[in-house]
Amino acid sequence: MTKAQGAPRLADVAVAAGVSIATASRSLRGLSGVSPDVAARVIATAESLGFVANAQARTLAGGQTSTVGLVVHQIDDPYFTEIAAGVVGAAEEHELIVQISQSGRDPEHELKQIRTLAAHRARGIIIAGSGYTDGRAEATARELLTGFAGRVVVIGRHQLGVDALLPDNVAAGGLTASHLLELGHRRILILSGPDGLTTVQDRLAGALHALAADTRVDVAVVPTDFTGPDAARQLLHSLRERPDRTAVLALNDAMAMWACQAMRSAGLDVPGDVSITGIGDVAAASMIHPALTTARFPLAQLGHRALELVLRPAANRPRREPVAAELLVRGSSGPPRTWPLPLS
Amino acid sequence: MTKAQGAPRLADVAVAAGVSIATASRSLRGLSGVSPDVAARVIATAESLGFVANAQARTLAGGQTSTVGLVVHQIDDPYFTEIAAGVVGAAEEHELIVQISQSGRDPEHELKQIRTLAAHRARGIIIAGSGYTDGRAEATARELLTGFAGRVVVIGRHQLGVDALLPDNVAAGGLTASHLLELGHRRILILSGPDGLTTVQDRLAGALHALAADTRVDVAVVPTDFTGPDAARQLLHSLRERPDRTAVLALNDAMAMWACQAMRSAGLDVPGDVSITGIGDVAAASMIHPALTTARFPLAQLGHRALELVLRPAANRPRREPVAAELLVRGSSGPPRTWPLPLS
DNA sequence: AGCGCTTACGTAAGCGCTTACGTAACGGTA
DNA sequence: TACCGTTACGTAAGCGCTTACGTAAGCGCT
Repeated sequence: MTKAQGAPRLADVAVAAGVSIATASRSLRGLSGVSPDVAARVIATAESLGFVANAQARTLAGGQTSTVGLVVHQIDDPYFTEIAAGVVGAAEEHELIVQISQSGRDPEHELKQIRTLAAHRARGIIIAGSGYTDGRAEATARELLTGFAGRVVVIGRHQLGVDALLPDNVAAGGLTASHLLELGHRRILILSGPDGLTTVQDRLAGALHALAADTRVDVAVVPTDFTGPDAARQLLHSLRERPDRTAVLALNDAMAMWACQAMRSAGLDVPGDVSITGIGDVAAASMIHPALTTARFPLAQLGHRALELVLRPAANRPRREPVAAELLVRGSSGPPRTWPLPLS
Repeated sequence: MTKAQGAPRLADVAVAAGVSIATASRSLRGLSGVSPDVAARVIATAESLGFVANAQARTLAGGQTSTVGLVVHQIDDPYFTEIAAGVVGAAEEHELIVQISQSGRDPEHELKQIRTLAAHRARGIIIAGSGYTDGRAEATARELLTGFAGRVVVIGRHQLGVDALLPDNVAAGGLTASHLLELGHRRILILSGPDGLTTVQDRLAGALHALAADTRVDVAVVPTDFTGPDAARQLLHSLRERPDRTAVLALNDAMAMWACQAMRSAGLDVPGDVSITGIGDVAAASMIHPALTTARFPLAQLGHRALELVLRPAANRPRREPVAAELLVRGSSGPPRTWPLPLS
């Protein structure tokens, strides 16, 4: 034993197999230039010693990293969970391992996460959260990323000058809005989010634009923090002030689902008393009752594509791949009620 | 410029600040033995150069790794998502980054993931999936882990001889079973899972033991792959053969929720026609309608505790921290129906 | 002034790998 | 046989950090 304890090193394997560490390295990685029997011997020795190559050293010495970073706003938000599942699944196919971090929708915090990921010299970084309308944070991030050797892919509208998967948030907002319009709704409440997020901005713009098609439409935009609990709170509060609303257009599924739940607790029927729509189509959206009408994005596939994109060499110009939204009409939306809201 | 391109290195910072790399290193890490003004100068230079320390090199040189590995069965399973959220959240507090990988409930695959995590010299590894009853895989894993320098924590009953958080799965199964019994159900269908998983074994044992309290009870155990879609399929199929069932005890929430959904699609009422219970209390469980009666485990907190545990130095003997289950009676369970199942 | 102690640095030896380069042995060709 | 191209290795120079150790300067004390 060269070393009393600690994991066996390549040198230990080399000594045990009676070869140089160069030959050992080549054998273990299946490179040419080693006779088959020597290679086999080295591999057998390594196995018997329980040797596991130190990925850090390997990377430092010149190899590529085998990790990719993923930045999401919040992993327990099903929207990101499903994207993450797609990323991790695809990563597995490439023997890569995914490092996940949360930005908490805070540009500063996101910067810190990106910096950490960069410090780990990830092969690539996937930023799945929404972009920020605040140009300053994006500029800093952009600068940070230029010094980053790996590839970067964003999902959503960012100002980072990198490859992007662009969910058509404008269309998604438009689709649900038009749907409510067609059902006959005219007094609509929109559960929005922080206007610092491009996702919010785009979905809202799409919805408002679609609603502008009818001059009789009366829209109330209620800002929230983009999470379900806050949305439910805001909704109840807002409905008391404006009980004439017949439909709630939530800019994401989490808010829509909590809204359904809140309506039920308040003794209201969905869609009898109020129609509710979401955006995203997370898995749970079809499990609740009534099933949620929503504008679907193929979330897992989005993650999958992002990973593939991050592995592809950079193009001359940043790639921009649009991702279409698809309206799924389910149980949570129906014609507007003709009676006053029976709110206590 | 020492180097035409590539990220600036510590040496670059040192030169630019006019100090040795030792001083630079000490300054950047806030160690003592550096005069305040020199330290400040180094930090400023580093910032202006956009220097981000190479985590790989840092680790290799002697520092600790700043990553912990997390192995789950499937990240888009909300049970694991919530645990993962807990882990990631806690990790953030310690400036750690989490590497996630999926085992897909396959012992072999899990071994591979553990090996990879070990190769990355993670500070610690958290294994959140269920243990396997197959002793062979556990033995291999055990061996693998002994050669691992970091700490290991498992959530669930494993044979790995490491610190463990032990959700009381037996009690969880018992709680839901007793609940159904108290409601008056006697003909119960259990949606089980692969019996290779200790979690399944324990929950099932708990349920059966509780049900054995009443001799009139007639139990049908239906094996599934422990996922919702399969459970829904098996349930419908099974109900046709045994339409006398009045309650469905699912060994996890995902199956329970899909079961609710399946019942509704089949035109059945929950809990009017059939009562359904789950185990876990994932977030969505309270969002569906009727809200799911389930045995709760504090999932996010579980993840949080696991992370804290992995950071604590090893004890002489493996720690075993029990985690209690708590029955949450909600809308999905009620008294048994008195009419025949109106199944087409 | 001389002693020892502390403080603030610099020097250099690794950490465990990869890989460019060097070299010896071998086979085939002229 | 002399020469050259392969093949199969070994040697050693890093990769970008951390840190043990060495050293010079500054301080208070006798």
